[in-house]
Amino acid sequence: MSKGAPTLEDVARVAGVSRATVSRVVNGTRNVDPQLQETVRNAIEQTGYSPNRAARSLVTRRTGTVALVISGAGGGSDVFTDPFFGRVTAGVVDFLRLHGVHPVLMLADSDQARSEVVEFLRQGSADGALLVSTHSADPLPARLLAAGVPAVLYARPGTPIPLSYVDVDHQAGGRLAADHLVAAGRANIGTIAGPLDVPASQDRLAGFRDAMARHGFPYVPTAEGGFTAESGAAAMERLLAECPGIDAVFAANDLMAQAAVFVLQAHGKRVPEDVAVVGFDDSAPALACRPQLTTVRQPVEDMAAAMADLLLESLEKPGQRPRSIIFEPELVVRASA
Amino acid sequence: MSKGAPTLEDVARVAGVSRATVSRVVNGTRNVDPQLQETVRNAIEQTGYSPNRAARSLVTRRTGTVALVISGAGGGSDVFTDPFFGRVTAGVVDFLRLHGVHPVLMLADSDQARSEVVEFLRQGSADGALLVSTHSADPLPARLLAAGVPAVLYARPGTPIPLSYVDVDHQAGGRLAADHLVAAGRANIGTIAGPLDVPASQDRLAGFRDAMARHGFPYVPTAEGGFTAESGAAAMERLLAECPGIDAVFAANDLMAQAAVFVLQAHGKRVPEDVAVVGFDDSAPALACRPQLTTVRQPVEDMAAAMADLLLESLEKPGQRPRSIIFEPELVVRASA
DNA sequence: TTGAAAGCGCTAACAG
DNA sequence: CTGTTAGCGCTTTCAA
Repeated sequence: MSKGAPTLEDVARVAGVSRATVSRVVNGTRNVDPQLQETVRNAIEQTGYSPNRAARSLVTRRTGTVALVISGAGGGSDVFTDPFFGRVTAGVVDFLRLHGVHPVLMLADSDQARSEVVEFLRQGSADGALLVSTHSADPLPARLLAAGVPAVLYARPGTPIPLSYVDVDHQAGGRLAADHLVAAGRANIGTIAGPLDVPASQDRLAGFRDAMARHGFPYVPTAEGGFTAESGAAAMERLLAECPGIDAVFAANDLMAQAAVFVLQAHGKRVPEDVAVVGFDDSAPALACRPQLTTVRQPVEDMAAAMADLLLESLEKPGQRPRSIIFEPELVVRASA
Repeated sequence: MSKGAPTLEDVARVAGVSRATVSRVVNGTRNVDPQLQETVRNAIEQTGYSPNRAARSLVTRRTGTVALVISGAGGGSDVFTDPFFGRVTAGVVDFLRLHGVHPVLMLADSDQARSEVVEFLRQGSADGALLVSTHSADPLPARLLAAGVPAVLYARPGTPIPLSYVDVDHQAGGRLAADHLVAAGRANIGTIAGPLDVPASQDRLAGFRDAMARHGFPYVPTAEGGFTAESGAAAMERLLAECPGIDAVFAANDLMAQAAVFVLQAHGKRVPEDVAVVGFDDSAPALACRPQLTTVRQPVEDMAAAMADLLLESLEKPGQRPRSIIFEPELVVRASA
């Protein structure tokens, strides 16, 4: 131990073979005499050998890690307590571990941070990037593309760019919510939208409004939120001010829906009796809320896994044309609507 | 680009100097003629050079990454949606980025996964490990120690081991809760403990009971939970069954406290009028709960940062003796008690 | 099937 | 202050 970790050389010496042979058995290459394999394996055991990753990476040009970057967040690091990002992380980690790949967590919430991410990838510290953007104007995807870094996005980028991504059909999700509320006989329906500079928010709103229009409601009272509890509460207050007789609201995520429920209750309204509330995501707050939230489920973990899969594939065979995978949302009916 | 990324050699050629000189300016070493520095910098700019991390690591024996491992969790990957782990992650990421170090996320929820973590570190894929264990019997700390991997723990390990760790004074936290409840005139006080195979749970409970005893309450109705909302709800039901007249409960984390509030309300009890509830952690659910939770705050982000700091220090100067840093908890009074 | 040898790109003595 | 020169530990032709 005092002389440093054992190397291929050490193992080779003990086994009485060449470095090349040891390397072959370590990497499971065929064409090695079974008997020698045995000898080598013993030598490995005996020396406690473990291949040096840096040395291997230097020649293979692969690190076995990918960057998982949360980009564009002005929110700093409380993104990690956002249930949505937690689910993305869970999905990514779960999938990658099956392939012996590990995610390096990075926050790209400033221009400098973005440059660091690009540098990190250019240095070959990771083989590719998994990108979750929170703003449509996020410049990172383009920079990654320009740097020739393999990257896959969670959600359609603000401006078209030849990069693969996974997404959910947000418009369909909005429609699901509208249909449910109208079918329940609600007639005074408003919505708390997500930040409108995010494509997902725009789409959820568009889908919701379209469906409402088809149901005979040309105008839908709307308040914009920022996907946080605070912004959701404020939006609910505004909605209530504009439309005191409101009897249903569709919020663009569960956090805002939960906040809306609190505000409504504080105003003496019962949920769902007086006002029905539908959320979006189906993450932890939907269940923690009282009443539990009826919500549009987004299969975040599956989507995150698909995103990771896409990246691994593009690492396997580079030069493929970008692909997109769109998931279907699903209405989960609980007590709030 | 088609010929691979530019190397030190390329830059040296363009600048008309030796590789060594380029290396020196890249690494900010002193003793380089300012004029030459300029020339080299231009050459770097011109070639778009970016140092190859694998090559560098091979010689420096440093990767600039550390493993952030969540260990012992039987819970699989939903740990990522646990607000507690989110805060740990946030604290770690925030601190490490200041030092140009990045965390690799790993889950060590099975024996195989633990072996993979050890292998990962032994291969030099990361310079050290930041370990958050969920069980006191977690064998990972010992294995890491045996493998000679620099590691720092979040929370005191189940069995003493010469490894640094950060922790909060759980007993003091328990005392804070007891004192507050008693001072508020509550007389029928119970507690929902965390899983008792976790030192933190034991300590919170011990501190709580001690203080209660000092206040003249030798027996405290106790129900064990598992730090999850479900287990908290079940524990509350048991407590209610054993002690229908209960007028206060201290839960070992906010998730369980929130669940307790729901159960109490479902039983027609008002919080805090009929039953006061105190949580532990002061994480998101404390604020999302109605009424908002009075809780014992654990400065998780600061603790996580301190843990990362400890690791970086031990990487800087190896062979130091292990250290521990204990934080003081703080009572945050809100509406629930 | 196995071994010899040539690097991968970089840092760090060691000279000069 | 700068260049030369050894490797770091591994994979991978290329011969044998």
